[in-house]
Amino acid sequence: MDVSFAVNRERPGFAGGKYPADCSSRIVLNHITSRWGVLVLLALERGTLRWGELRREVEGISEKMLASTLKTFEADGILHREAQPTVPPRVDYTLTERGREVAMRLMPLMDWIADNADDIVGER
Amino acid sequence: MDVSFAVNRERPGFAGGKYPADCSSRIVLNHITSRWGVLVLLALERGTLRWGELRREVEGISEKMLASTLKTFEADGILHREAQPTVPPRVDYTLTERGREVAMRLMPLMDWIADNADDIVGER
DNA sequence: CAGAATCCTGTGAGATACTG
DNA sequence: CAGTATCTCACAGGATTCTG
Repeated sequence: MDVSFAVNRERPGFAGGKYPADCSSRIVLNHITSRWGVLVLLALERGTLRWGELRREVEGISEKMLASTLKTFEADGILHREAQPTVPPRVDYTLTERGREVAMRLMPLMDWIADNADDIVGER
Repeated sequence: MDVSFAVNRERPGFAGGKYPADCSSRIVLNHITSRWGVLVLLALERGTLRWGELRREVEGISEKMLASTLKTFEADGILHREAQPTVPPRVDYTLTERGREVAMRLMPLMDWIADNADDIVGER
């Protein structure tokens, strides 16, 4: 595990360590860290998925929240929605380049959580 | 092995790409991505802070939510609380090693958000 | 199949006041 | 200074029904 780069690093992001209440960063952060945001992102990171596949993949999500999460990410340019005009309809969701950038930065965190969650919760 | 659904499941995290609804990973994920979790973690990543400093640093957080967020992280072993028995009281909050591991994995994401948030929100 | 429209609820979260 | 203790409520989120 590489620790070297994080120590005493001058952080330019977030205006040098401040977190203004009404900045666009907070908005985007809230989109990504919304209840289902991370899970949807991670599911799509492995490739295109249809609506129904997403519902099954992101266990527990309601249709309403799936729709809402997908819409937010589409508006943010994080994922691309492609509807085929067939009957029955088929809709594919794919991460955009921007979405892949986010997902990529999410994965080290998710892997760490997967590795440590049992310890953390179990301790209690 | 089930070939039909085993497309390219090689991600080790999250038990091979599934996200069980009631797993400890979800719990820890929710703690970290709670409304104020990321911001508190990031504030403490630069070093120990006192209660009052945290309140000012994490702009907009209420006392109730600060207390609640800190308690959750302390119970998770993500931060350490040290109270001096002085008058007036002084309490320091510091990330544990575990907390530093989380914060470290959060920073690439936060830096990306800081760099791209204006584009994302502005587009709309 | 992929949603939209409704209705409803729990609780995350804010405001205020108080205290060791 | 560093917190509790209440009160309150908006809204995120769920359940159900309907449809092109």
